[in-house]
Amino acid sequence: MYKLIHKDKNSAARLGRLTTAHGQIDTPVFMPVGTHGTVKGITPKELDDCGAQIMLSNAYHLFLRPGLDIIKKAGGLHKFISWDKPILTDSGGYQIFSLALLRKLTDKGVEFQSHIDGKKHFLTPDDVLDIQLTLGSDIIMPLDECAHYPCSRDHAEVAMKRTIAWAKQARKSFEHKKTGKQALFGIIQGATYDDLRQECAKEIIDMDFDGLAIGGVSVGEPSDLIYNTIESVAKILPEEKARYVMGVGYPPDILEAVERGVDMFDCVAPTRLGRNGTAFTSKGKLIIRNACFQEDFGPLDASCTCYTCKNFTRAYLRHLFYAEEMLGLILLSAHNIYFFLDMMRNVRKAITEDKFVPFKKDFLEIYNKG
RNA sequence: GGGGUCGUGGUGUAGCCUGGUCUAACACGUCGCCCUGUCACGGCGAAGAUCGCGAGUUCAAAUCUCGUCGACCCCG
Repeated sequence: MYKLIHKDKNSAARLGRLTTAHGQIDTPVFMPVGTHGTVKGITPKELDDCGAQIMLSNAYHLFLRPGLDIIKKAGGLHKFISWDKPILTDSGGYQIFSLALLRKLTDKGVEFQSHIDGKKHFLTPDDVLDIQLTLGSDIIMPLDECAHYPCSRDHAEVAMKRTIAWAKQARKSFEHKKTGKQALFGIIQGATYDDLRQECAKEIIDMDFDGLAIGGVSVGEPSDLIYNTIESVAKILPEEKARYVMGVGYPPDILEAVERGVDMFDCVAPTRLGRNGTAFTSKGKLIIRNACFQEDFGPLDASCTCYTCKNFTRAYLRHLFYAEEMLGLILLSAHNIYFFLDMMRNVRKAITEDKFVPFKKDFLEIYNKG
């Protein structure tokens, strides 16, 4: 499903193309997160207009609400949410981690209480695969255990081994159930322990998944640890498979990862920070509520061509946030999504021209200077 | 003219009866920070009041007493 098109001459950055049943995806790609089947604050049309090639959704959340029956009756997730481009679904592995108080893990699967109604559920790696097959997800992520940070070596090892066991199970079942239209990725865990990462990577690579993901990063550790993990794992990944770093990241993180050969990214930052009043701009983060923008009648980002930047001033956006008007959240979220996607367009262009390294340097210089 | 209620950060209030634990609380507002496979229009923090003013009682007063100023209400 992945085709390597071009390798940057001065770094490990790569240009590629993913082919799915719902269309092609140029990589490196940023995938907006739409946990509940919607990228918060953005309509599918707007998402499409600003160049989104694929969106994320979450099997755990959709399984609990509205439930598989409803999505099946609606004709699948794509129809239900009115998005006909590719969808990648996360399994809920991250939810097991973030809603930790509610769960019990065994090698067979995970028992947890619904955060919505308290009802108990038990899901095996097979169940989680089936849920995503039913949703009609283009890229399926298997159940994994995402360790927190800091994490003891013992715990990291247990989580890593469990992730491998679950991956084996999912991979085996997928062999019998696959339709040819849906892809299954493998997830590499191991926290910040390089030997565990290497061991896990080898095992996961051997299972011949359609793509390979590095999970369990950006869970609270310092940036350089994220980069180190990505670098050491990416080095041993096969060239002919797409590489996805789950949950990363802020613009600098994405650029660092691209430079190390990563193709796919997702992060809640553009929408969550947008909703909470922070805009990503070419000059770094901008907190729209700050008093200095009260009479600033310029755009969020003078070099941005998104709808928000072409039509609205910082003073107005600030006003919307203080007045608690929902348009503020929408406009900032939309700008942030556009900013990320536009950055990725520039990343791809730079790789095409073998100019990724200077591109990254220039971008970060302006971004960090503020 | 008589009687009463009330005056506490920018705003609205709590505390007063039963003085000390009030270096004065809460909400909103103001200001700033945080958010990385979203339980998230969320989270954290800071600044800001000599408790209308004056006197008295007391070891100690936002709190009790008297006076005074102001706001409002009732009766004439």
